[in-house]
Amino acid sequence: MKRLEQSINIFKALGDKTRLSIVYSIMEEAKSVNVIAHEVEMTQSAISHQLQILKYNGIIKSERKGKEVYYSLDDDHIKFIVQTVENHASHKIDEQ
Amino acid sequence: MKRLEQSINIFKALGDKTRLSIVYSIMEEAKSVNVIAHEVEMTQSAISHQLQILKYNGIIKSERKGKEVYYSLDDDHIKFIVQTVENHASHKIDEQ
DNA sequence: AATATATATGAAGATATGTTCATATGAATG
DNA sequence: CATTCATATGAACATATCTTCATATATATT
Repeated sequence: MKRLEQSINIFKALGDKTRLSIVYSIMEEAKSVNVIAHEVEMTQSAISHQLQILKYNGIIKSERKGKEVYYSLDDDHIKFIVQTVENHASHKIDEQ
Repeated sequence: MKRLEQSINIFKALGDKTRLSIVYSIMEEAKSVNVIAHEVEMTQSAISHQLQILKYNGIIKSERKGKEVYYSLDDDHIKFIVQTVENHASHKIDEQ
């Protein structure tokens, strides 16, 4: 896969309300699917579908612990990317 | 608009092949619509539509010079964001 | 082994998004 | 002021995306 396409996939993966909310939810600590679903206020199924997309695109990773599967950010780059965009968003809002 | 939504809009705006190609095309210098369309190899109409989306979301700005309209990045944050994601994409590719 | 709990997944429907086509608008020039 | 060049825009179509619903899979417990 080309780097442009890889970048597009990262932007696309984070450019959705449910998925970006998931990322914020697990930014500091790994959480199980049901916990995420409760925090983000979406159904378990919807969250699970979006978790697969995030995982497939290298944004998050998963680890099973007994009955539960814990999801967390794939690495700290993701956190940095999200925070960088958030900073820019803040600037734009403050300009108004 | 909330900051989460503003962030989503930035990610969404950059998560498209045509739009991210446009951003790369005008990363170093402002360019007219036709020049961009030629470089990105898309029709003038398609490019113009996507330029409006990028502008509406605060990614780029425009300046008319005679008959032509020149587009450039809104500010250096955008370049930094794109490069940060590109770096992460590179890491992921190199891991494989 | 049967049951309960947690998560994943396929299909379908609804909505969003991107491109094309035709045409409109705006600016320069003869 | 009519024409040309550059850009913008609306409508329509095709495709992509997201959620829901039903159900499958996986693990733990009794």
